[in-house]
Amino acid sequence: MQEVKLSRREREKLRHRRQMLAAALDLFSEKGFHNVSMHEIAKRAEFAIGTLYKFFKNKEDLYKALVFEQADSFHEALTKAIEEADDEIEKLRNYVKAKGTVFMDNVSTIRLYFAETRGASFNIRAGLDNEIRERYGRFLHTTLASVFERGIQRKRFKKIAEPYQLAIALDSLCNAFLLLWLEAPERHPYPEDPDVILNILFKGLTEP
Amino acid sequence: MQEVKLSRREREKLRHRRQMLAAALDLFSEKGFHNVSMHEIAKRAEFAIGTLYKFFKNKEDLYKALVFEQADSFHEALTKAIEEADDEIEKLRNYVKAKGTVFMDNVSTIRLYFAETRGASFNIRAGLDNEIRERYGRFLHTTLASVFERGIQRKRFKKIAEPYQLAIALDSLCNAFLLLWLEAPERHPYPEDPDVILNILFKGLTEP
Amino acid sequence: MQEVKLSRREREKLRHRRQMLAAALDLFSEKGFHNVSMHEIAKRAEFAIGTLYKFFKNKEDLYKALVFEQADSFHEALTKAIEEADDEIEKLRNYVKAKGTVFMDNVSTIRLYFAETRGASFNIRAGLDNEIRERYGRFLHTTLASVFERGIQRKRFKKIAEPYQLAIALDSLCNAFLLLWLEAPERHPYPEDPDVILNILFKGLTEP
Amino acid sequence: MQEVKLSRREREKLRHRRQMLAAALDLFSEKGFHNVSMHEIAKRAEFAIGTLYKFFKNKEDLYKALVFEQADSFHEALTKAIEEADDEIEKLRNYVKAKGTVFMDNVSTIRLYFAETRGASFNIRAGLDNEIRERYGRFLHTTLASVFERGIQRKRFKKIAEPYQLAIALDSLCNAFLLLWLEAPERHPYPEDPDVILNILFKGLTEP
DNA sequence: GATGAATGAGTTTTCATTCAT
DNA sequence: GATGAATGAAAACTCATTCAT
Repeated sequence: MQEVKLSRREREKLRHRRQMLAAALDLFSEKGFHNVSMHEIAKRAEFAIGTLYKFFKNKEDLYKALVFEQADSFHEALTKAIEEADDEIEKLRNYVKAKGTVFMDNVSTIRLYFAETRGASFNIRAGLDNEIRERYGRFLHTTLASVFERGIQRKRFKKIAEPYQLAIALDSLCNAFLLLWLEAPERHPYPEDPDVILNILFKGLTEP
Repeated sequence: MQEVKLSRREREKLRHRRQMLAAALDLFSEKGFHNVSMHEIAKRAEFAIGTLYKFFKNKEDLYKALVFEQADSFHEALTKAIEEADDEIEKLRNYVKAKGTVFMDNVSTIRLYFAETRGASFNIRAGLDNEIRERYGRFLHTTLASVFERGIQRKRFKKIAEPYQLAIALDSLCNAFLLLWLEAPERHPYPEDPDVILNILFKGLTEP
Repeated sequence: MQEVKLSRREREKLRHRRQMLAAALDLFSEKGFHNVSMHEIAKRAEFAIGTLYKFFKNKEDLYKALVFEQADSFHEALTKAIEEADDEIEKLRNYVKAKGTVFMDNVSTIRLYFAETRGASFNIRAGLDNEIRERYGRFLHTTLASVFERGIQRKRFKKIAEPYQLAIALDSLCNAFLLLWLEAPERHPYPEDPDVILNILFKGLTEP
Repeated sequence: MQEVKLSRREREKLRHRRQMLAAALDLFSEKGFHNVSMHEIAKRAEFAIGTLYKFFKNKEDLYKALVFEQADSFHEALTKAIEEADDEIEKLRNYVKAKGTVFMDNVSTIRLYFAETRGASFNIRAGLDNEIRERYGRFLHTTLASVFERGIQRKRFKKIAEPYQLAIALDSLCNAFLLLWLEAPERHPYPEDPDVILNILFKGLTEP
């Protein structure tokens, strides 16, 4: 964002930080937060343990940095996807596609959310650190829900449920498809055509 | 299941086992698997640590016993709900209701799936120990999906997606609502009327 | 004190505790609190590190147990010495003798107070954990000072200073002699005859 | 001492050195040698860690520089106090006063000797790094003890103990009063009139 | 001379697990 | 079967010190 000139020292520092985060992401997503030691991360990043602690004051801190940075970039991508179209239906299509892209391009991050779980979680929104969860909740509540809201106002959509509920529904639908893909990518490819997913919402199952 | 006569000894043993599992469930759901020590569980259950190890050969084992027993009972309840009705729509209504009941009556268990998570999980099906997950997958694939399949055959449902996809969709919809409830029970009550959820599938958002 | 019957288990436990404290005392007095690791203590006591932590919840705790137990026994010995005589002068003689005995019999403990010091300390009363110091302060203030007070009332002593000041003075006099002894036991033996020390107080330096 | 002309460079260097020592003194006296890190000292002195190491080759070295410089100045002040008077009694009075001044004006330094102590120390002379202690021992043995010796020779003092013992006695008496002051300055002010302390030596407690 | 990033040995502490009684 | 003392590997974290710039 800021177009600041950084000294070589500072640029190097930033690079090192990124290397550490990358190593941590790898390991966390592979084995889960509790099953990775700081020594392991340091080793994988090819730094001494003390250096790791110079960058992140403790393990928690490192984890948070990781999650927040990833969450920010996801958030941005999804918001942009919605904003890039005018038409409500097009916005939703963009959203479904962007969600797939972001998810599939960042499997490590995604796995990071799972790996630790001993047992399941129920939905993308559960289990996240509260702040992240809330942030995502607000995103659904505002950005995504308002697409449905405007669509209903403009009579493009029938009001079969509250806008927020529709947002939640669409999101969890995408997640469901993505998890199928995660388990068996070839057997359950994430649909190229967003309408495969959207039609579940758009078309009525039961009647005209 | 088996209506075997148990000796007093055996009945006591079973009671002790249950006490230990109950203590473990409490603690795990409160703090997550990794943040609970075997000593803690033993203490809460009012047994010596050695006794705990007489019943469960290690922590993993204890955890699995817990999860499998809970999963079995959930599974049974959901299957029964579907089997109890004849009509497909009624089956789905029963499913939505049963899912709510089971979830809300077993918050500890539910939380057990989350508590550990450092980071999110995306869906009830992810993050579960593989076996549990697979089992639940098979359940969706067979029991629930076949409701949709038969409905489509009998022209009660339009084929807006594959039966399995519809099963996944309905399930993730329920989960989404349940997670809202978990976060803020009064603000987001799980709908008494299952049609609030089902209509999102049943009615078309866009057209006749 | 308590004449409780202890089970063999309990007796063993107590013995182990004493062994650990003894090892710790040795090491602390040799090298100072900060220069001794818990592993070292465990090793010297021939227990595993975990066992050490079962007995003392952390290093601080271990140190305190050590200091308090030693302080208690010192305190008791000094009090008893004073109470054992009737005559004020005899009480003081007993005190000077007991102080020497206790000090010389517990050089480790004494050194424990020094070893850590990087730099000096000024007096037996300084540097002690506050509670210990206060306790010793009260002892001087009450038990020892009251010997002087009664002596003055009964005209055995001239009131050349406040009783408390005299108590402090006598105590620091003993300490001074004991430290000389500690440095070079043969060159500066602690006087057998307590009057060598007491006379510095008793007899006037300057005039009749 | 040496009245050498120093270049600006050298003067600056000396000033930096003093700043570092001052920061270290502050911190050590506050928290004790072992609880202060070199980074902390560098930060407080507003220098980089590397610069600190340019001045002092290690932590020990820094500590010693600190202690020796302080000790020298104390030593000098006390010696001067004694030399400034002719009369033996006056010399002792000066000593008692100077000791109080030096102590009370340099509480940080004093505390430096205590702060680290886990446990007590018995006397100003114990616990000091050996060299310092010896130096102070020599001072008591020569400078202060010789005042008593001459006093005895010149029949101003009765020989109630060896000169060295008297020196030790007076010193430890002063220390005792100073420690009372350190604990509770208002409750136990260090006597303005040195005779309050000296009389404990001068006047006989028991008889003419 | 000044800087501060990097190092890694060493410290405290936890906890799953074993086993003699 | 029940007990709980003992174990020790392994984790998180600190800090004195070095050295390239």
